[in-house]
Amino acid sequence: MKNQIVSERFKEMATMLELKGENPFKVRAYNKAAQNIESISEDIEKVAAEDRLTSIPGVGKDLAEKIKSILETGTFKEYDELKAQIPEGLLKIVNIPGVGPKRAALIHKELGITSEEELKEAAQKGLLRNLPRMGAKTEANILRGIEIWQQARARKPLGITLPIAKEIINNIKSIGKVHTIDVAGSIRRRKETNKDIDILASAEDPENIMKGFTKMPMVKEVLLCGSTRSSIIIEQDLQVDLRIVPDESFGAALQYFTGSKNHNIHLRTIAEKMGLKVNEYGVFRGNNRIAGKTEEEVYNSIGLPFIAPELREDKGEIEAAQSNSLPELIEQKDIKGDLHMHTKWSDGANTIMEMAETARKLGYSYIAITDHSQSLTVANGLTPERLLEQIKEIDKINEIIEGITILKGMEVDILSDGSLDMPDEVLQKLDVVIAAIHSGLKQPEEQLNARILSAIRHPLVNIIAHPTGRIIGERDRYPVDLRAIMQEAKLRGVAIELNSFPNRLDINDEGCRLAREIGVKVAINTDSHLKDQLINMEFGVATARRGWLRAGDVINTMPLKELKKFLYKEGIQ
DNA sequence: GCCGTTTTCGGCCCGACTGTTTTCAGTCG
Repeated sequence: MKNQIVSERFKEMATMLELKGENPFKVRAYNKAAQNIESISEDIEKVAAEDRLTSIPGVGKDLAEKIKSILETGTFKEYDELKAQIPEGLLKIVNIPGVGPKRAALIHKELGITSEEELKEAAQKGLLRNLPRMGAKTEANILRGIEIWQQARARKPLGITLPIAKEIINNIKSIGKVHTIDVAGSIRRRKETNKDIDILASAEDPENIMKGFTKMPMVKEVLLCGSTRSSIIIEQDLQVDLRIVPDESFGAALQYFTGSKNHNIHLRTIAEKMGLKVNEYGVFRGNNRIAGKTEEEVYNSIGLPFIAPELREDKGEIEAAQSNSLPELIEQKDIKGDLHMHTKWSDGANTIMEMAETARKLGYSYIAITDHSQSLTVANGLTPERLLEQIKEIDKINEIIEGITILKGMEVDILSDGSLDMPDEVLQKLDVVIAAIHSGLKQPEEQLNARILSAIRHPLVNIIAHPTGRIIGERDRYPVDLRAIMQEAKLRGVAIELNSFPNRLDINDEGCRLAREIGVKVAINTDSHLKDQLINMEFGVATARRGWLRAGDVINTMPLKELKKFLYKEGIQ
């Protein structure tokens, strides 16, 4: 997959054009294309080979040619030309908070600075304050910007940011009378990683709330503090923005600050054609506010139904809203069980009983116990003999436990030759067989594909676990052909897992859209190793929603009876 | 550089905050 490489080139191109003071819309064109190329689930080389590059939104004739050039040579002419003119270090300093293209260019021109280190040194020596329209404060801000940038280079997973956001909202509520408060930004859209935390509120006494907000115990630094907007850095090195707006504008502001940027641009373009203006205070016809108190109002006022935040990426949701064909998205309450979890029998921390009781409290009617198989020695994987013992124990627990059914399962390894790490006659005694790759991750694409495909064709396999193997911020996905895997899985009555572990989310949102397109069923599982991780289902459901999935696309929304029909492959040859 | 229910040219979202300035440029989201 060279999607990332193409995307990087275009992003860098955009930055260089910005530094040259080029047409900002050209800059945006490159950035938008980069973003879309990064997020499509298909291999860009395949799209190029099939001459479908211009079907990617934001890619026209010109960029299509440039993509081909990147795929063949790793670069393209205009990129090389600009690259030759612009010092490498300049590209780095332009990303530092407080330094934009104008200042980067000025700093470079006047002081000859070409790197982050040189900039830091110059700021420490007080050389920046003498430049036009810059002073001691700007200089200090840039110095601070370098620090922030070094710390926060990595986006943080939703599994970290969402709980913090919830905690901060509770804190703010305790400061004074808050009318309405909600998280906005990429967290509200449930994007898998977030750069910062955006919170929006309306309140009795905004000044007081703002003051309290900047004085919370977790605050490490106050970046700015106004009556409508404040920004802080918290202990976890995350930036948190709080905005306070009037009640009558809350919906408009929530819509605006939830984004995404591309979704909002598209929305405003539609509004403009209707003679309306949309900003964070409302929807206006001339000076008349015609909507703004709720998000529903805002969408309705421009002729659209409410669009769920998870869909707001300008990837077809606005068109779907216009034609009244938005999907009825899956919700947490649709989930009837969790089909992937571990216990003390392998590398989990809790007993079968503890897992079952926690799941029952979550309102589930079934779970599957799916410990590892023997080849995964590091995880204390089960031999056939131990699995048979575990089966007996589950039978016993099922007899005494009430209100929940425990399905017998295993997360069985797909070995290097594509065979399963457990004899068929033992697997046959199980209700759920999950097949997964945990070894030989460095094998070439063809071999990995072949292993997974052969597991899918095994008549006893029900689910393929974490199909791409990526771990956010640690390990790239392995180069498997997700489309081919899904097509085969659909044919064989096998489900594809959406692993809800916050640093996995595998398949991801784009994978979900592909699954929906192909029509393969998805299993949203937590892969819990502790009973406390069962609540991670929230992240899987959120990702499924971002991937346009409905309850009917997901097997663990089925009642047990129906699920069993799926697991026993009734009607599949 | 893209794009089209104002279509092949001329648009492309818009306001807050800061720091510098004496009316606004730069950055950010």
